[in-house]
Amino acid sequence: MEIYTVGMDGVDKEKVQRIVYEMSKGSKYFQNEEKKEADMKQKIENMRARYAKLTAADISHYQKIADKRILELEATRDLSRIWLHVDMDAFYAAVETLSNPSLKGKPMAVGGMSMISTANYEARRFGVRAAMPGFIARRLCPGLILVPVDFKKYIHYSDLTRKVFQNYDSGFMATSLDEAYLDITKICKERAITGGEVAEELRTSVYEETSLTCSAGVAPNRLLAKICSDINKPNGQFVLPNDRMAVMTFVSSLPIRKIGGIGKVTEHVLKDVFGISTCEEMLLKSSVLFALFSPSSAGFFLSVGLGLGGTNTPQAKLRKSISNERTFSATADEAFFHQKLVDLAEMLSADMKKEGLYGRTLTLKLKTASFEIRTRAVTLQKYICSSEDILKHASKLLKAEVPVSLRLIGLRMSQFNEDKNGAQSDPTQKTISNYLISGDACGKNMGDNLPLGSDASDSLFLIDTETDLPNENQMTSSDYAVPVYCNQTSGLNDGDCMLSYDTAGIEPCHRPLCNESNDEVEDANMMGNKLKPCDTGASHLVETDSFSLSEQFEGSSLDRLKESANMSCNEAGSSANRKEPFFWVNDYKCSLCGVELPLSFLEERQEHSDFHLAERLQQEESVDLMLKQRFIRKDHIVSHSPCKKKHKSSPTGGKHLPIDMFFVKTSQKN
DNA sequence: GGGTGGCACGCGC
DNA sequence: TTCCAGCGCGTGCCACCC
Repeated sequence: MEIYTVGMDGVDKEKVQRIVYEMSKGSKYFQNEEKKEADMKQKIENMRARYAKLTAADISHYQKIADKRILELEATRDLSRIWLHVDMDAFYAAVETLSNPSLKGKPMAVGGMSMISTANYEARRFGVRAAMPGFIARRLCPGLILVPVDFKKYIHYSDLTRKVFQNYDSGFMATSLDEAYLDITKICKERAITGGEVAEELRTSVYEETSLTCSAGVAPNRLLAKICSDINKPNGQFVLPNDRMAVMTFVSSLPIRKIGGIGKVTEHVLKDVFGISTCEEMLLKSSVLFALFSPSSAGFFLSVGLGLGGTNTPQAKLRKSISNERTFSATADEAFFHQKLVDLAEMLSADMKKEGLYGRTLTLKLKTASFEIRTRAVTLQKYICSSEDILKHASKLLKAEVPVSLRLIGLRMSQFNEDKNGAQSDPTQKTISNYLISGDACGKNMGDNLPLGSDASDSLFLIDTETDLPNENQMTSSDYAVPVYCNQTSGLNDGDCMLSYDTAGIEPCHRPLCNESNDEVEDANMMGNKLKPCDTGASHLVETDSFSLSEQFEGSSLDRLKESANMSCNEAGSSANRKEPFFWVNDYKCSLCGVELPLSFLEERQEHSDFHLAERLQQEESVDLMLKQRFIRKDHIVSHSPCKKKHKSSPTGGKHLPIDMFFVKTSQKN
């Protein structure tokens, strides 16, 4: 989403602030905000005290460290790439206006009385913005029309935009429904056109496809491209040339708050303690930043001052946690809490099952009636995913907190089996995806104690050494995972695609469902190795004695993965004796049983494919043992792509099987 | 005393 | 009338172990 101040030019900010203050003051929310502010002031004071204690010798010492780091960072500057950040204008609101043209020109917001997701530009003129409660928005703008959120619509339009993005960068990174990064270096070169021309053309194409406008930023890296896309919003673009001087001039006066990762607290600390307001001042105060922040935080600040940002296509990471939380009217009713826990445990369990996840750390999140956030966690010996197990442990955690008046309960699961390269503490537990990608299903590793999980899952995406093969030095196990913001929306027949969802359940992602149907690959893709959508460059700061900060652009080598996926299809197709393929005929009819499920029935389709998969696994289990003995032949294991993280117990020395080996074995098995 | 993992919390959107 | 979300990740403290 665009920064909420966009479109608020001309707003009577004083009036807005006064109204928001009048409506909030005295409330528990307001009291909690005051408390948070007091905490922040205390932290600022602590930082000031530490700053005051620095001697000239300290400063001199840290200046040397900072100077060295600046040189190192400067050496990493890459001006060879052209990145484009595209951001749809007031996306949800614009989509709602498309489906209901009578809203055009009227102040409206998407959301409810408790919270607004997006406001159109007419509403923004009244000071209405995203993340504002609807009741305050109504006070600011009495004629405000509130439209409930309808994600299906937004997903549909998001998908249309992504088909356009695909034409410019097959490996584009979607960071949310309405934002994406594209590496347009190649297309600029191939067509001998400028980044600005690409942006212009892309925006026109998006409009033609969707009737929606978007804004774009073009720059040598993603951090700058995102800032640029915000400059001429709405329906505009800004190009920052790939030139060091241009970059340095651009960042010299750039307010630090514009940087992804520098939020309200960091901004205050940097301003109030060090007088840093612009990115350039980061460089001027580099010694104190190194003296008082952690090396990673200080390094980040310096990179910001130098206008550096991500230039490579980031590699995919596996999801780290999954959670559900619900807000309700504050209550101390323990029976109500229990029912909430039951609901949340079921939701969490269902989400985990969809993704084939087992976790061992369960975190209970509570928000008290006074808006205080508490988290309580437990790490278990076993990996769990059933709602019963989750509920059992969540109840124990909650029991230690009552009596308490709460307004929110949440459950989060982390420490997944995949995190340990598939080393499960309880090997009797299997996810379907683990089953598929482990030796149990593919015929490899059986009887050789190779852990379940990543090794085999990686093999699904390994590609031949003669292509752009990920190697030991480049990739870790997680790098092989299929990116959730996958871009394979266009160029595929509907019948060849299947929708799946990202971690939040809102990121659609077409995956190729090969005509020859490598169903194992498809289903494994669907249920395992799902990723979070790439963060928008947000970094996180935690202040204790020091801050720390790190850039966390995440993404994937989509091109490579796509090639890999395509190759999987081909390999699968060439394998003899394959089982009957599973796919959606004409995009709505199951090829196996004929049940009709339209594309929009996403969850139902997911469950349906799970059903067929489970059915198949059941059949296969009966012959599993025989197959294990038949297909484990160590002399067949040839490593084409060693993995960075080696499994000591693996007879392959932690090396992955090449993808063709995987399919050969699978086909033999059948 | 150093290394490691668990936990609580900050942060961004 | 309504009265401030939901989700995910990173960081660092601290207890525990060797």
